[in-house]
Amino acid sequence: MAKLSYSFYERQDVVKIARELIGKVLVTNVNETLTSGVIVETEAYSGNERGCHAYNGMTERNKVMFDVGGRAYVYLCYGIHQMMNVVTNEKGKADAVLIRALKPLAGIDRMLERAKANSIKRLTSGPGKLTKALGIGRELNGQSLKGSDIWIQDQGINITKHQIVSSPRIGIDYAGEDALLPWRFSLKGSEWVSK
DNA sequence: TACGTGATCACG
DNA sequence: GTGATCACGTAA
Repeated sequence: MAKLSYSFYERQDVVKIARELIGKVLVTNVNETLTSGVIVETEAYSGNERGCHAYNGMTERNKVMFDVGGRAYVYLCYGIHQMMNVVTNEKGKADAVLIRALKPLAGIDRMLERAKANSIKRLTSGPGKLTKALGIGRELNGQSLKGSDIWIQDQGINITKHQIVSSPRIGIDYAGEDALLPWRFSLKGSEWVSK
């Protein structure tokens, strides 16, 4: 299966990309171990709305979001959890898609080990948990998604629009009315989504 | 519902 | 330098 191309990520419509990422496979190859999962939940963030880290301009943390699409934006949240985002749009346009939940696919034993868990149920059902299971840390911040450490590939399964549910994004009450935007997408009926 | 946890950011 | 804040997760 081929890695998604830069032309996929460089498009302008981050909301559309967030929807299209449902059903794709996120793969990491860290410490010579391949782990992956099917993306079942995402959220779109755009530089010109209050929910986005880049709303107030470029900083040391968010500068990767301003780069060209097709890179990983990984940051630490609440001092504990690493969050994995996909940078989209052209250089200078700070858009990104947060990966919120996966259905475990390859390297499940290693994922359980990393998360110190003994069941795959809820192993990757949240943005902070899936990064732990896949070994994603801030050392991957800024990495190309066409490289050999982390990428997204198509599994050849077509997800139709009516299989996807949209709702407001989680945990961004500070964003005022932008918190109401229905920019969270998930696979309908999936047992692998967060909470 | 409460709080751990530490980098980050907007102030001086 | 400093202090408030935070795109979560878990326990209770």
